[in-house]
Amino acid sequence: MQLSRKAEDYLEVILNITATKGRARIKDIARALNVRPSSVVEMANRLNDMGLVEYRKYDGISLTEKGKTIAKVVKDRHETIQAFLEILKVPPRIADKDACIMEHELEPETIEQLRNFVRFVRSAPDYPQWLQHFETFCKTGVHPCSSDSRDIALLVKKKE
Amino acid sequence: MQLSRKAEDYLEVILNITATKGRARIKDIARALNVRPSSVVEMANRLNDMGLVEYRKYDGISLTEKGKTIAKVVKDRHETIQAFLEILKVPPRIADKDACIMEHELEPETIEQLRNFVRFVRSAPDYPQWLQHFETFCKTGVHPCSSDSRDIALLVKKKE
DNA sequence: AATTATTATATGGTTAACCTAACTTAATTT
DNA sequence: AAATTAAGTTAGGTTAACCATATAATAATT
Repeated sequence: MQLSRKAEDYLEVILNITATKGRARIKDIARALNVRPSSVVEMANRLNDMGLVEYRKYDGISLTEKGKTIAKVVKDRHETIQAFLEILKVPPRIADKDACIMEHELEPETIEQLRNFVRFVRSAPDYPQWLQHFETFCKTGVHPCSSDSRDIALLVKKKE
Repeated sequence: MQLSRKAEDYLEVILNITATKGRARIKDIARALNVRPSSVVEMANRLNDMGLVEYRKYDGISLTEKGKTIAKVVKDRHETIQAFLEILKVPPRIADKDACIMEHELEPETIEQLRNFVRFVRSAPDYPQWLQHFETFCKTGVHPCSSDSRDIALLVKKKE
């Protein structure tokens, strides 16, 4: 059965918190997800019943192996998407926020292509020229390889 | 106030249906969104109260100006995302499906960059070489510009 | 025009998420 | 150790979406 995006959000946050502390406390999860503690408790019980976390009253939450596996998949998707958006010059804050939205329901094929893209750019020997061109295009609206661009270059030359 | 993703889905579907027929019928909307007619009626009432559609009992639904404006924005985002994913070689079916997911909550900056990217690729005079390289990379896992790739090329040459 | 079939609506019920407010347990301070 | 503060829990309530089923209106067929 498919997990809801909210359930995935909780798992991911718990993974992040338990990476530093031993167990995730209700309050920390609540703050991270911008919900009230009572909502966290409710979800904690649900995830516990699903065997994804171990939740002990008054003693916080930890991931089971099953839960950790899922959380890592979600986190990995998040990182892929974020890296991807940053390559496209989306500001990091926004890339992070939007990765939270996209990390849940996209098809594996799509995620795979984003991952390919990130790897492709990273494996280039230098900062790719086409990305420089993309930046120019974002700023000026003109593709450096277009005839428009060459016309402009000619114009500038003439003036000199 | 922000519309829910579901409300946006309904508006977009109604826009698509009314593009061909005069008014959108309950049954058609239900089929398009994979829900029961009673669910459509419920949302129809809600959207009507918000002033986004004109819903007349037993006579289908049409968009108000306000609703049409929103629907067009969503549809435009959808098309941008779909075009974008297809550039990255995500199969059209899947690109369409995932565009439905992404079209709702992404930040304007992100959408804008996707749009820039699509325009960038489209305004290139020829099919961009870097995209050819990306395709190669997807198939082989090797970046054509990498030293690895040159090594391989050398090896092949030697064998001849 | 009457019957049948299709489409639409109303009603009542479910579920996932959330909330507030009251209460309980645990931790900290005096 | 008692009192105070902080954190966690429970209970009860809300909302957006959905559904099934029963009924009503419209359309199509005979």
